[in-house]
Amino acid sequence: MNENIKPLEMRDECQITQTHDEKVARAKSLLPEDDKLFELSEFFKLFGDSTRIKILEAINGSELCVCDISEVVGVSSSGVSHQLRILRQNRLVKATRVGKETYYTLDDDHIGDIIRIGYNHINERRGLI
Amino acid sequence: MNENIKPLEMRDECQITQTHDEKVARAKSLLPEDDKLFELSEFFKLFGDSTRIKILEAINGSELCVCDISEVVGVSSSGVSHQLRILRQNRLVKATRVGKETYYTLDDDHIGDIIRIGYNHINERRGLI
DNA sequence: TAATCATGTGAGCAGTTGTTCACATGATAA
DNA sequence: TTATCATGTGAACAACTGCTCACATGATTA
Repeated sequence: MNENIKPLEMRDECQITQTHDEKVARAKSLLPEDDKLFELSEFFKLFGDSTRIKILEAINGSELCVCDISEVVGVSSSGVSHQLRILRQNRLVKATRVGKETYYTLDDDHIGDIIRIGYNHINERRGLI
Repeated sequence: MNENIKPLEMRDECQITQTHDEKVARAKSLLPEDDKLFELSEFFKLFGDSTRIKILEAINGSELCVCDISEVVGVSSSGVSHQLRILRQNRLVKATRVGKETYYTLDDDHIGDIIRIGYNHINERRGLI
C-alpha cells in the first residue's frame, strides 16, 4: 500500500529532541489546512447529538412541523426549535412556512446517505465483535 | 418520492391537544430505537472534534507514534494519548507496540472513506453558496 | 541495579453544549 | 382590534468535553 512505511524493526527511536523528522514532515505536509479540518469536524458534530439525529431521522421522508417533531423526539418545542436553527444554518434541513406552522425536511439526499453509512458501519462493527 | 405527503394547502392544524396524529405516529414507528440512535450519534461524535480528525488524517497512510502525532497536531503527548484511547476503544485506530513506542494506524479503510465523504459534502456545499 | 524515555492515566479546570424557562414575534381567527 | 397559537430567541444552568499537569507504568540501555 504505502512504500514509505519501514518494517517495524528498522525504525529509529523517537527522541524528544529528534523525532521521526521525515515522517512528521510528510504527515504535516499532507494534512489539510486547519480551517478545513475545523469545518469538517463541525460538520460531523452536527450528527454527533442524539436529539439532532432523531430530528433528522424523523423528517427523513415525512415532512413535520416543530410541535410534531417535539412530540416524536420527546424534547420541548423550544429545544427542537433551537436545534432546527443549527441544522438550518448548516443546510441540513430546509423549512417551509405555512401559516402559523413551519414544516421541515432534509435539505438534500446526501444527508440521509451519510446517516445510512454511519448505520452500516456500526452494524458491521457489531458483527466483528 | 413519498405519496404520504399531502399538498401544503390540505394540511390540518397542529393544535396542542390534537397534533398531526397519524404523521406523528408513523414517524415514531419508523424511528429506530433510542439506544441505536444514541450509538449512531456517539459514532459521529468521534469525528466531531478537530483534534481527533487531525489525528485520523495524520495516521491515514503513514504509521506514527504518539510523540510524532503530538508534533503533527500540536497537542501534548498526554492529550494525544487521551484521544487515542477514545479512538482505540471505538475501533477507529489500532495500535502496534514496538519497544517503548506505540505506532498507530487507521483500524480499517471505512474510516478514511467516511472522512472523504464528509469532505465531498462540505466541498459541494461550498460550491452551492 | 538505576536512569532514561515513550506512553498511559487520574485530577482539575476552563470552555462548550443542550436543555428549559420566560418572553418575543408573526400569523390566523373571532 | 384582541385572543390564541406555532415558532423563534435570549438567559441561565447543569452536564459534558478536551486540555494540561503531575505522576504511574512499562520498556530499553548503561
